[in-house]
Amino acid sequence: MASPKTKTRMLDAAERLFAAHGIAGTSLRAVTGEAGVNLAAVHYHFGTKDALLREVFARRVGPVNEARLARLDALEASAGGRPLAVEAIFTALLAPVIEQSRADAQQGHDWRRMVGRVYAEPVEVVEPLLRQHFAEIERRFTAALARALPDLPAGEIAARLSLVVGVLTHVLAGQHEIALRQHGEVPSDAAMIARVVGFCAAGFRAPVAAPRAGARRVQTALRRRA
Amino acid sequence: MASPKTKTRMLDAAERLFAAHGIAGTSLRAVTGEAGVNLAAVHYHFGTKDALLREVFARRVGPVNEARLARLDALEASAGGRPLAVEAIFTALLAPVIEQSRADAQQGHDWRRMVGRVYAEPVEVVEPLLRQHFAEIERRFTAALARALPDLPAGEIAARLSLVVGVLTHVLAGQHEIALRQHGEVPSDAAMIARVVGFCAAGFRAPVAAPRAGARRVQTALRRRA
DNA sequence: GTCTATAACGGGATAGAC
DNA sequence: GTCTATCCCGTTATAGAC
Repeated sequence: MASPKTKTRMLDAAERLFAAHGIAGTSLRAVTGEAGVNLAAVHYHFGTKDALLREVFARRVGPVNEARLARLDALEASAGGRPLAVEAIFTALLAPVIEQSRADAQQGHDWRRMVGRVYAEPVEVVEPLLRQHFAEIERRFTAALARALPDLPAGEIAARLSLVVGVLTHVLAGQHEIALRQHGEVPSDAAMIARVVGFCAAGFRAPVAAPRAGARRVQTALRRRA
Repeated sequence: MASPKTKTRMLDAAERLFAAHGIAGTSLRAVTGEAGVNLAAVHYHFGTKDALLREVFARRVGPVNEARLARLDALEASAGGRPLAVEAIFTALLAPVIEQSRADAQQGHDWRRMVGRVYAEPVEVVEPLLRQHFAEIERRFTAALARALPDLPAGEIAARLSLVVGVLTHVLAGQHEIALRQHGEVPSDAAMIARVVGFCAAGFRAPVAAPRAGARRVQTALRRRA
């Protein structure tokens, strides 16, 4: 256990380097160098760089998504068919990833930025990963939110959930913590979860916005200028 | 004007390729190839790849940020010292970038994803860009929000503004539109701005959240398991 | 200001010994 | 399962002709 297996060491190294320098910015030589293994080992264990990325991603996201669904299951079971509170739904969505990533980070496995960064990769890289891991999550949480907010149109729920994903990837990418540290704050897990949940729940409860009348004029003016 | 200058063509090509494949994933060969110019031209006009990125970024973000500040100036001038509405502040922050990027996108210049992607680049690349372009924006809009929401602690304003940045970069990166299109929706500029502004304003008005009592137990259990 | 040619190096991937 | 050695190509950057 003091010296993990070759494959694990490569996953750890790739996770760290992907987070720090991006996927394209990380060479397999850097991965094997950091893991202290030979360059050829990565091809033996994973085949290609892309397959390595898929394993790095699935190792962390898989368990987190199981925890999310288990938490939502438990909430719905104890609610006995009644709609859930929006805050409870978002806590089930956000808390597992933040708690688990923080716990792993304390052991040197900082995979939050890796996950956050994957969302910024080219679509051909991201889409297979997201389709595989998040289809069920999106389906279940959209349904729960629809029951919790019956007055919100289905399209609006999907649209706002996408904004929540934006908040979460930003937090995962570490940008939120950077901003906090610039103001001398280092929040606890619980405080950060509470803030993000409160922000997103309030955002979801906002009335459906109608475009302002003035917006069209501005847009037209811009089009003319360009 | 039918065939722009070499330098402009390279900026256009780099903008498109950075958006599609990321910074590290875009080679100077690809840029000059797409621009139809010689490989050496990029070094003549920009010197290094990093300088090219800085020019690509500044060309779009500079004017947008000027428009944001001008819009905030106009709001504050007409308010005569009284606090602004939160929605008006966020509209001044969000509308210029969405409107201007959409107008440019209709002419084939799709730089939204380029800007959104820059936020996911390694810190040593991003931080100089953000420091140069967003210090004034953050200062001015934080001050306006603090006057609009006098009961919100200063740290909370900074923290929530960082979440708004997360929403905006997600929208700019194009993820929000992808999610919408999966549900058959293609919103207008004005509708998207109204939705994002409404979401963020409601999130900002949320009561300051206190961590739930149960959160500590969960965190401790996770730490034990790991 | 734009070109060709090339330097100097790093990239992913693979073959085959051990 | 891990190693060495190597292939072949792409990378940024530069030198110097035009």
